[in-house]
Order: sequence, then C-alpha cells, then structure tokens
Amino acid sequence: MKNISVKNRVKIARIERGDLTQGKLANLVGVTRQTMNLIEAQKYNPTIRVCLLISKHLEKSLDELFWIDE
Amino acid sequence: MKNISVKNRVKIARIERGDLTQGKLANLVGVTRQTMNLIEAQKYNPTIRVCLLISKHLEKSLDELFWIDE
DNA sequence: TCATTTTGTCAATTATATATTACACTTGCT
DNA sequence: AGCAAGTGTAATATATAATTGACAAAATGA
Repeated sequence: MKNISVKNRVKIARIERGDLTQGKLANLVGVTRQTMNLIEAQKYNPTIRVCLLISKHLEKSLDELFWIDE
Repeated sequence: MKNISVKNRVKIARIERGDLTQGKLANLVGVTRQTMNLIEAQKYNPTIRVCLLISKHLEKSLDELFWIDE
C-alpha cells in the first residue's frame, strides 16, 4: 500500500524544452521552486492538480510524465 | 491558482465496468471508501499515486480520467 | 414488502503535500 | 578570477489529502 512508488520524467521533459528552469516551471504551475525540485527528484507524490498543470506547461500527456514503478 | 479545479470521470468509468462498487475500487486502490466517494464526487484533488492506481484498475489512461476544468 | 448492499455524508483525527526562509554548491558567463 | 543564475537540501509551519467510526438514505434483489 505504501510501498508503491510513483516515477516521473518531469525533469527530463523540462530540460528537453530548453527554455524552462525549475523556478520558471514552478511559477507557471503555481508551486514553489522547492516543491518542483522535490517533484523532479521524485521524493513524493504530488496532487493530480499540480501534475495536470505540469503536463499542460510541458505539453506532454499525464501518462507520458507519470507512471507506477512496480 | 486556487480556482483551477480538477474534474474526473472515475464514477462513470467505474459504473461502465459493471462489476465494481465504490468500496471494491477503494480496496483495490488501497484507500477508504470515503476517500473514493469524495474523489468521485470531485470534492478534492487526489494524489497522483491514487490516480495512477485508479487508472490501472479501471483500465483507462490518466488523461481519459482526469482533466483541468477552466 | 423486507432485508441487504451500496452510497452520501458528518465529525474528528492523522498523514503528508506544499509553503517559507535560508544557505551552500554548482554552472555559465565575462 | 569573479559575479549571477540555477540547483539541492534542511527545518519549521500550514493546508489539505486521507483515515476512522458512524449513521441515514437510497438502491438492489428476493
């Protein structure tokens, strides 16, 4: 239950775009840079709202960006 | 920032399957029935981990199930 | 109709996502 | 060498996701 971990490629996708820093993406999404840092480091599970906003600004689908690592 | 709401069609997708009650789906996902009820009623934003598990058990993509209502 | 299952909802608590402030380390630029 | 911008991370505080226990009402089926 608690040992299922979520992975993401937010950092990769952001860097691929070339024009976004952690801070800029955080601003666009409406979270702090520290929160974005933790998300990119895959240190915890963000809410779907934040994920949807990340997905929107990185122009990637949710399914491309987030998955269950089993 | 706070006025962006997340919508989902979890309830519709669950009922379409025909074999799952709120309680059964909650069990599969590993949350309580009350939590699943609130998610289906779109009363708050679940974490991506819960969304991924819902998506897996309903056999729908994240993008089909969750979106931003603007 | 009656019994059982399923759902909606409430109040109170716990767990955790997110904010805030801060600081050190790296990287790129000139 | 510097300075500025970007990053990783820590400690503490706040907001809210999620739990627990409970009850009434609606739905389902005999």
